[in-house]
Amino acid sequence: MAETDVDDEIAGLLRRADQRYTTGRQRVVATLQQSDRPLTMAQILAADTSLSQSSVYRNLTILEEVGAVTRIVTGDDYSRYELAESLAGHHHHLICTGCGDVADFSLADAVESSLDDALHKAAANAGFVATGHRLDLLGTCSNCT
Amino acid sequence: MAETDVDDEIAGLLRRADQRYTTGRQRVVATLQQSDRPLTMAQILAADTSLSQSSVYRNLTILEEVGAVTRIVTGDDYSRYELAESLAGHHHHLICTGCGDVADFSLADAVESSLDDALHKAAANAGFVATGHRLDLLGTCSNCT
DNA sequence: AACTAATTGAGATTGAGTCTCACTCTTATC
DNA sequence: GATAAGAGTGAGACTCAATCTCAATTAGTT
Repeated sequence: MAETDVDDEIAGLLRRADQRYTTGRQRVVATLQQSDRPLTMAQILAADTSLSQSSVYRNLTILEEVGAVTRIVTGDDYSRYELAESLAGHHHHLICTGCGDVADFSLADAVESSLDDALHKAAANAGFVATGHRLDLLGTCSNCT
Repeated sequence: MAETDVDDEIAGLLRRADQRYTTGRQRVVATLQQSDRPLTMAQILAADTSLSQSSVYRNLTILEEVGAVTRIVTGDDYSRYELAESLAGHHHHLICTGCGDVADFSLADAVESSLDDALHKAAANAGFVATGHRLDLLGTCSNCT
């Protein structure tokens, strides 16, 4: 999705929730958009020093509520944030157990859809209403080998 | 795996790491073993009131280091702990986005192995050495519907 | 039994994330 | 284009899961 389309889409998501697309929120979105991987709070603040921590946390929460941003919790000490799948496309995460870094990757459509089938069956079995899945590959990145 | 076998296995894992299988550690393991789902610290302490928080945290860390226990971070406020896959078998988690509860489930072997193939290829592409994967199904449990 | 080292537990500490509140910026109204 | 009403901001206080400290206890060794 082109950068301006993402912006329009997010503007709409916010408007529908009676929220404004303020400069601060645009800057957070732009920072996430310019990255090829999920970012920690420290990384967002470092990438745009005009932002203040409490506002970024607040705005990320709002952006998550309206479906524009996803929070990723990997198990190291920091949450990470990225644009939601509806904007960035469905993908998964490579998580380095050495340094905690996270990179994106995708699976072949065939694998993805057979997985989806299997998951829906499993969910139904357990009396769950499935809304999505989360697949992470754990390993060691080239820096940490 | 039978309960006593798991105990023996864990005793061996600890011994190899020059750690003792103390009564406190045995009680933590027993508590995890008696549950059909990962437990939070609060749940562990409630299930066995003879345990003290700081020791349980410390022992879970050691048990995780020797490969007997896995820590699960779902995104709600609490970490959860369960026996490692080598002891409890490979499985996945149903995570309720309403109440945060976590249940276990398994996939058909065929799905699991085609997934494994695809993941190893994706890892190689990214210069990652894959050590495992983590697949969670997100949804709403029957209590929260 | 005495010695040595590992483990325990109660409480102190840490720090990512949340909350507060006075101030600033938007938007709407006249 | 002033003014009022409400939304958003930012600096710092606060929360609480998780970690650390250290004196007391327990287990292994000679």
